[in-house]
Order: sequence, then C-alpha cells, then structure tokens
Amino acid sequence: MAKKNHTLKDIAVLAKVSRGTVDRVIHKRGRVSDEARKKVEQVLDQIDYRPNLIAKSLKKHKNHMIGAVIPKKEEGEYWQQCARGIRKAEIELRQFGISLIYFPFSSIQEDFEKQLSKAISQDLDALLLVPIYPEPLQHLFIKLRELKIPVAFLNTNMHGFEQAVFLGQANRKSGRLAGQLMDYMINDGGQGKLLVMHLGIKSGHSTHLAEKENGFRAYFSEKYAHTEIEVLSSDSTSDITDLELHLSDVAGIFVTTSKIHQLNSHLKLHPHIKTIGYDLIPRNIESLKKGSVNILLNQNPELQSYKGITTLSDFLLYTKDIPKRKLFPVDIVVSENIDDFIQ
Amino acid sequence: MAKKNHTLKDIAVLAKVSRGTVDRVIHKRGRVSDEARKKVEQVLDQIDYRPNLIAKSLKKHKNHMIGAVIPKKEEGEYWQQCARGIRKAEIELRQFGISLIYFPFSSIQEDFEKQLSKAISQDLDALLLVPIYPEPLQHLFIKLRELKIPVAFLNTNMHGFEQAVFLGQANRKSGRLAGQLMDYMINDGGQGKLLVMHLGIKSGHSTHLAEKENGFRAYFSEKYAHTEIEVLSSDSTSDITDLELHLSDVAGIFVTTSKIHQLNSHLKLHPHIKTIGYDLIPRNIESLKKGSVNILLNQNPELQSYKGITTLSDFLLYTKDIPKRKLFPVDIVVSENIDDFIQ
DNA sequence: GTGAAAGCGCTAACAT
DNA sequence: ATGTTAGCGCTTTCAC
Repeated sequence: MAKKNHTLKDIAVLAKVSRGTVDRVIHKRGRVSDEARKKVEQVLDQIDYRPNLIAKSLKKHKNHMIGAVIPKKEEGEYWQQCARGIRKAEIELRQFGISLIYFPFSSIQEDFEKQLSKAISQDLDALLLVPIYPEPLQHLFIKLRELKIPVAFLNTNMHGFEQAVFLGQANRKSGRLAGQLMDYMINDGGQGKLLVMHLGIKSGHSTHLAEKENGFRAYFSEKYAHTEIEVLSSDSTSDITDLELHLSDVAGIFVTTSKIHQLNSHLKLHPHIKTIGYDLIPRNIESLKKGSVNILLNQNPELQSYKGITTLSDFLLYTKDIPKRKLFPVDIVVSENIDDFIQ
Repeated sequence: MAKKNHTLKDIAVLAKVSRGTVDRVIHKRGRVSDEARKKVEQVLDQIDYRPNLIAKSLKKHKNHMIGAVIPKKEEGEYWQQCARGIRKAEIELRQFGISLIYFPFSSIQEDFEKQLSKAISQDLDALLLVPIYPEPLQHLFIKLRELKIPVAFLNTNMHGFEQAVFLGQANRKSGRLAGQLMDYMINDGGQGKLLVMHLGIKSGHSTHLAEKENGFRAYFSEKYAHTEIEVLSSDSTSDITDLELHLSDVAGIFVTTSKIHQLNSHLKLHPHIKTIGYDLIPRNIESLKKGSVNILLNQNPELQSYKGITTLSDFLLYTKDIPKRKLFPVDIVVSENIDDFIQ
C-alpha cells in the first residue's frame, strides 16, 4: 500500500460513494450522512491520501493579485534590493497566474498612509508590507486585519493577524554575533574600547538598532568582566565630523545601520580599527573591498522579500500553511566572499 | 494588451485555427501549413503568451521517478545531512507526483559500481548522484550519458552531459576565505606559522582538499611577503599523536576536512591557537560551542542535495531549464550563530 | 494538415 | 444527503 498516489476517484471507488461525497468529507463541508462519512474515513485511514496540489491549483485558478506596500527605491539601496527580490518572485510566478501590484511609498507618514489605504481598497488576495508608523495609523491596520487576507510583514512584525508571516532578522542575535566577530578580530577583548554607532537613523527603526546594540553589549558583558563600550548616535553626517576625538584608543567600531561607509575618511587614518557594519549597499561593498570595513552583515533583503511573496503564493496556489515567522540568518560577508552575495 | 494571461484557446480564436494547430506551431511539431503557421505566429507576436505550467504539468502527470545515488548514511554525518536534504525534497514533492528511489553505496568501488548500474537499469526520469571513481568506471558514465536523462551531480562535476547540473562549492575560493578569516583572527599575519591539515582523507576527495589548500596559501602569499605555512596530511588518528611537536609556535590551524574535532585534546593545551574547519557535524559543533574551534565553514550539504532534487523536479514538472551549475557559498559559522544552521 | 475531443485530479454548481 | 457533471489549460489521440 501507499505506493501509488491515490486520487479522489480511487477513494470514492474504495468507499463505494461518489467523488463529491469524498470531497465533502475531506473538506468538512457537511451535508454527509454519518454512514457515508464513516466509510470514507475508514478508507482514508488505510491509505495515505495526498491531494494533488497541481490539480487543485489548476481548478482554482483565478489570477491571484498580491499587493506590495514597500518603500520606494529612492529610499535607499536596501529597499532597492528588497524590490529586486519581489520582482524576481513576480517573474517566476507569473506563469502560475500570480500578479503583483506595487504600492511604493516614501517614508513620510502621509505617503505610507496613502499607499496602504489604496492597497486595502483594491481587494487583493494577499499583501506584503513593510509596516511603519503602526501607532498613529492604527485605524488602517485594523482595517487591514478585517480584510482577513494573508499578509507578509517585512522587517517589523505586527500581531493580531490571522494569516500572517513575519520575515526578518533576530536583531539582538545579530548584535551578539557582531560582538563575537569583533572579539575575534581584536583578539580577546583586551585593550582599547569599542564604539557602537547608530548612524543615519530614520524614525521607526530605532528599536531594531537598540536590539542590535544590546546583543553586542550582552556578548561582551558575558565574556569579559568589563569591556568599555561607548555609543554614538547621529542622523546626519555632520555629527560625525568631530568623531576624530573619540577614535584615539578605539579598537573596534560596530555600526548598527547601513551607513558604515560614512566613516570611510576617518577609518583611513586608523587602519588598525576593526569595523563591522550592515548591508551590502554599493558604498559599503566598496569600503569592504578596499579594506576600510572588515565585515558586513547582510540582512538579505532580497531573499526576505522573495520568500515573502513565495510564502503568500504557496498559500494562494496550493493552500499551504503560512508559518508564523521566518527568521533569516545574517550572512557574514568579507572581501573574500563578497562575490557570492552580489548578483 | 498583455494584461490578461492568454491561453491556447484565446490564441486559437484570434488566429482562427484550432487549439491543436496552435499547439503544433508552438511546439514545432510540424504538420502545419505555412498559412496556418503564419496566422498563429502573427498572433503570438501581438500577445505575450505564457503557457500555464500548472496545466501542462497536470496533463503530463506520470509519476516521475528520480534516483539518488549517494553515499550511505554510515559513511558519515556529512552524507547523512545530504540525505536529509533529499528526504525533505521528497516529502515536499510527493504531492506533485515525484517519487524517489535511493541507491546508497558504501565508498568502495564495487559497491558504487553496483548501485549506479542498478540505477541506470531502472529507467528513471532523472538522477542525482555523487560521482566517484569516474575514471575506472568510465563505461558506466558513458552508459549514463546515453540514457539522456537529466542528471544532478553533487560535490564533483562531470562533463559531457546534455542536461546536467553541478551542485557544489568553489573549493579554492573557500580556501581563500578561510585564509582571510584566519588573517583576521591572528591579527595581520605576523607572528607564528600556520598549519594546513588534511585529516582523515578518503580516496577521491583529495583534489578538493588541494584546492582548498591552494586558496588558503594564495590569500597569504598575495597579502604578505611570506607567511610560513606547513602542511600535514593523515588518514588516521594515529598520525596526529605527535602533532604536539609542531604546535609550539603555531598561530592558526586550517583543517580542510570535517575532522577538526580530532584535534580537540591538542587544542585544549593551546587555547590561543585559532582554528578553522569544515562541516557542521555533531562533534565539530560541540567543539565550536566549547570554543576549541573558532570557525566552521558549512558546505551546506543539505541545501545542496535539496536543490539538486528540486532542480530536477522543476524540469520534470514544469520543463524549466536546468542550469549548468549551482555554486553555493559556504556559511561562516561561529558559536553565536550556530543555532541558525542546525535544525 | 487540421479540428474535435478525451482526460489529467480537483472543485463546485447542479440535479436528484 | 448524495451523485453527476462541467471545466480549469494543456497535451495527445483520433478521425477526417
């Protein structure tokens, strides 16, 4: 038994009922007599029935629409990569009757609000979105919840949704990882203090950064009695012109944002300082190749958004379950393996 | 135009011919009059026809069989992971009418020969295999080539096959990467020599190891005038008992195989020595967590074999192209991110 | 050379 | 409550 893949028809024959009845039993659509149900269930116990997802999908075929509410490409290379992942999924899935509609927003509240409203009003079959300003825009998220369509959240998680997947990182963990890598590079945490820098922060992202910082600190406080760790924040380049003052006895710098490239001119003067930053944006890649940055942690926005779309489409096409969360490991990127990660 | 996804039927209507004719034109099956062909081609130029892969697959459905000629699980944890990836794909693909047949071999020539012959004689629809002893068994590989079925090669590539994908690593590159990571850890290549160890080598794998070694050497020779690099090979544990003699002024050890855990007792005595090894097998993981090993490079056998099967099934189900090669980046694993990679 | 039609496995509307 | 049937888009067989 269990060799052949049984079909609904097989089961109907074995249970001596009609295909319709079998279907009703399997999908619990009711309107079946106990007697018939028992007969079918008996057969189902015997064999290992797996519905043919391809047939199911073919039947249901109704050109699914997935909306993507994501920051505009102009918002930075990170979001460009994110868009690339979505685009890749779009091309692959077109042949399966999935199409995408984009709702790109610039990161001001009004624009996000506008785009999300537009998306909500379009009765889509699923939605991928990067949720920002959740508090002031509660009413919108409530509306979204009421739609009861599957949602994929990128970067920031939201709760209270029935069918929702979160695609993102464990920020604290990546901070810890940065700690260990830094530790390896500065050779056992001894001499010199460390700098954690939150560069070019945009509103709404600060909790992520704090988590990274905490992880970084946690690593060192667990391993060494005390390592001196100083924190610097800034949302513009001007703030870091007087950075020089801080760099005298610094052994390593951990930048929690994608802006490590802003330090380039400083780092040239201090080649011994070990540096870890985030994200494979062109200017960082350049810095990595030139050696002013030692390690980049890649949060892999392309893969995340790609998986976001495929998770949704697996649900739409094959009624596969939507997992609660998909956490992606960060890639550790140095100049010797950077090529594996770009294109 | 191009909004809706056009079907064969649509085209037939537009071209005022039958669906059969359209199909014949698209698939170049001949037996079409020039006149009819032109009409169809004209329509095809106008619209963007994308055949519905799901329908195609449903129609063709004929329980495809994929054979897997891979080392037995007893051959080591690496192959066990490999088997897990295949198993994962098997479970996922069962519902699409793909089934697998396993031909596990123990790594002696006779057994491999036997299993591969068996696989060849079973008229499978596709084959995944780990090719070893290609020279002495040329006749078998010639036979395999003649079968003209799609093949996925794991770990070692073979040439002259029409539909074949190679899934594996760029070994030299991973050696270079190990070089850079070592460089980072020993702080700029200065004091102390380095050891490259080929531990527990099995026949047939030595070119891989040499490539890794070369990459490692290349990194250092390009960066520093001269770094002293010593090489040690062994195919049994006994050879490394006198290792102690070599360890006096060693700064780092790079083990090109998965056997770095064999060094555990030695490393305890020299905690300052930095170590890089391969593969997430339990004893290595333990060593990593305990700190006697600093970095493990994960060649990701599970993902490789999984992708091997899915590449083949994408071809069988959806007639998607088979790429020439899929090279996987190695994961850089330290104790702080090991959890991301196990289970 | 061409069109008509069956059928892959499933769902859902429609009879009974 | 249950059985029958049409049809998703494609391939393939079979008449003509």
